[in-house]
Amino acid sequence: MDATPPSLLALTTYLLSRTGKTARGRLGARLAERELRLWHMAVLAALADFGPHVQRELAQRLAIDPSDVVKVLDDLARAGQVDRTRDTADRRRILVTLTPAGRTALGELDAEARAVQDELLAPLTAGEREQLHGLLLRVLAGTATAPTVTVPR
Amino acid sequence: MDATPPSLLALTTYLLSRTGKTARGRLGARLAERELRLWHMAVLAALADFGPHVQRELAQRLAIDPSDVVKVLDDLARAGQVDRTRDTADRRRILVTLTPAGRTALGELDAEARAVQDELLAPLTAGEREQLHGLLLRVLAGTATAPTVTVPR
DNA sequence: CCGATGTCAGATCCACTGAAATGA
DNA sequence: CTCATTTCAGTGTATCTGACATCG
Repeated sequence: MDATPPSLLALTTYLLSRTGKTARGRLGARLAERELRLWHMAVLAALADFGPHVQRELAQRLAIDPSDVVKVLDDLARAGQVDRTRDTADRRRILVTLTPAGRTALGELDAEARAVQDELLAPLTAGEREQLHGLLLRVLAGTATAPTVTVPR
Repeated sequence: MDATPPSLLALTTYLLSRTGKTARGRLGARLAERELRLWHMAVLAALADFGPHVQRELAQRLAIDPSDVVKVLDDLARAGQVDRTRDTADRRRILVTLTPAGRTALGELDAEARAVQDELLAPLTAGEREQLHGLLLRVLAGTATAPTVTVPR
């Protein structure tokens, strides 16, 4: 009585959407225990990988609205995981840098993410997980350039 | 400047979440042109695949809140895509059946979903798409039985 | 131009009502 | 037969989130 309709299971679109949702949900639940959300982790990751950013760059890189970056940074700054310092060259700009505490936190979040991943991908062998990862990477790479189907109105 | 942080791309969890979100978003945009949302399609699919349902069964099958089923059915009934008839044996229950118009509509929605799919999976060969589909199916099957990490409090 | 504040719409969730069935 | 309990559809609401719009 609780089986999913086969005509939905036949759609890869549906499977992506559905598994993505549970992935998001489970990781989100773990992060919530630390009073964080997914965007916090994304911002920390961007800073760790690419060094200090101006806020606008963060927004662009993560495809998130600039106004929402503000709130995320507010939280992270309050937790001492990022520093907001005026750029000495261009004093309009605010440089966001990762603190050591932030780097530590990111490491823990990453471990959480991997734990969720092991749980979620349990049905797959190691080789299959790599396969899946590679396929998804290519799909994601395609979305960047894909025609954005902007609907009129 | 708009490259995604590698430490996120290394997480299959992230890729799933991200690609799932765009899949959901694109299909949602198409359905919106028809004044429908994803749940409408899911309900139609359930009725097409399994025949008439009592509303409560629909809620259980689709893992959706019963009160939200009501709203979805209101829309579908107004569009003449489902019929609601009271069960003569148990007058509390309402049997929901798919109308021919509903079946036609579902076919069109399915075509939309496949169009989105072709667009999204464009980077992959036909064989790879099948691979991806199979892997996702198994992951999804695992989530049903997976330990629900219910957090205390 | 950039950062910040506030507002809006959509989705999910939860509590509640009234009708109808069930069982003591 | 009556009364309490349960189940169902439906309503309304609280909350949270992401997207936007406007201000400094």
